[in-house]
Amino acid sequence: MTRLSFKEQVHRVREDAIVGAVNRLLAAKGYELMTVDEVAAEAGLSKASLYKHFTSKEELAAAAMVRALDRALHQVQEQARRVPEPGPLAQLQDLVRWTLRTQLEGEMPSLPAQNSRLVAALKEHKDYMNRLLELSDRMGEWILAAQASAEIDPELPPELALYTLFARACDPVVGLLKAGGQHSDEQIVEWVTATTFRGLAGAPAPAKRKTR
Amino acid sequence: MTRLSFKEQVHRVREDAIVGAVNRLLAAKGYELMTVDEVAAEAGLSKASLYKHFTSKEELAAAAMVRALDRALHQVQEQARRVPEPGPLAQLQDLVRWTLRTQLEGEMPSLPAQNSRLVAALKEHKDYMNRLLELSDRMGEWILAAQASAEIDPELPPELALYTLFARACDPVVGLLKAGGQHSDEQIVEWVTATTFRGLAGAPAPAKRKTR
DNA sequence: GTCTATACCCGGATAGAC
DNA sequence: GTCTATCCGGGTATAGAC
Repeated sequence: MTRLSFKEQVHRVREDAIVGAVNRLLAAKGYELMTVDEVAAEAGLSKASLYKHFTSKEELAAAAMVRALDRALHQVQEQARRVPEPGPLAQLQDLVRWTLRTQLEGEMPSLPAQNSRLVAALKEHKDYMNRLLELSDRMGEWILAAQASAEIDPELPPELALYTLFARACDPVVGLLKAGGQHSDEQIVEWVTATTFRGLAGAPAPAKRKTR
Repeated sequence: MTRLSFKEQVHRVREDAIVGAVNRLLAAKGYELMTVDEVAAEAGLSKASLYKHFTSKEELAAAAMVRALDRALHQVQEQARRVPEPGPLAQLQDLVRWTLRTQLEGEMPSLPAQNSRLVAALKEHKDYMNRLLELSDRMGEWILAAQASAEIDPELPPELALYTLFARACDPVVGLLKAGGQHSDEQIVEWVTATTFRGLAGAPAPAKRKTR
């Protein structure tokens, strides 16, 4: 890892400001409603200069997602450092809590799965895909381990658990509860975490279910 | 209820085709990516004619949501007719199952909560708001009843349950599982329904939870 | 690499004939 | 009410000077 020149450092800081702006705007308005003009204004440079750093709006979005995934992976490492031997379920729960907190702070970017052009661009984006797969792999291992100990219902397909946990990053329930103004952020985090994992938990007493 | 003239009937059928197209396009691409040109093409008339029926894109979206809410309310009635005395939990479960099936069929429209212009327009839209409130009220009553019998955790705020159930209408887990192609639609419906209601259920055995 | 100015296109909405 | 043709704002992306 070589020392960065002054110029390169400035470059880094600038791009960080840009990605930070994209991150916030993606969280606040979503991809379609976010305009490149806004990004430039918030990052404090002109639109033309911005396009020297990132060649398209899609690249901007990808960069923001890469940073978000990096933060998630960093979070995973930090948490492994704090607790000596955390169980797989505790790891997953802490990751979900971090996700919900980030969302409550307006710092969780999320992209529309419906925009096929954007989705295609992301699939070609190596930095993004690598990180996404790495995070999925780690979570997948924890899920399997938690299923082995029946902390997560072994009957459920592991993808269901994975998708369910990922979906907390864009859960509308969080924003609706916050908008109500009745509850603290931490309370919201705990409720959503609890209901999510209770839903995935092994069934101790099978409730009566309609047979069809 | 007076008999409709032939002309009025044609009018109705035309508007139904329009709203149907909006419904499908909202489900497939979302509000921002749906263009009025597409709606007109799919409904089989010109854009200018379409604007004689609905005065704006927002009106189109509202009309689709009104129809979706009407279908949900109709579903509620049908189900009350089939079963003589359904418990509140069974009512909620059946409604969620219907929601998930509709989503799997690509017939569940959903709007971005981030578009403030659209949200403001909907809040002023009486037909929409009346139906939304009616459905919320019905569900709210069932939730309170289910909490009274501890089928839903009485410790949870009822709004949390309400939002959680509403959120199934745009749950990304459904689409991801379907995209995987490994499971039948009915299996997906049952899994998501089960995890949702297990998550909201009263806690029989409190799991160990990290205190912070 | 940064700026100002602009090309270019797309999409919502409308004009005006029939 | 339906159509064809058009307006016009706004958004992505670029030209070209410094």
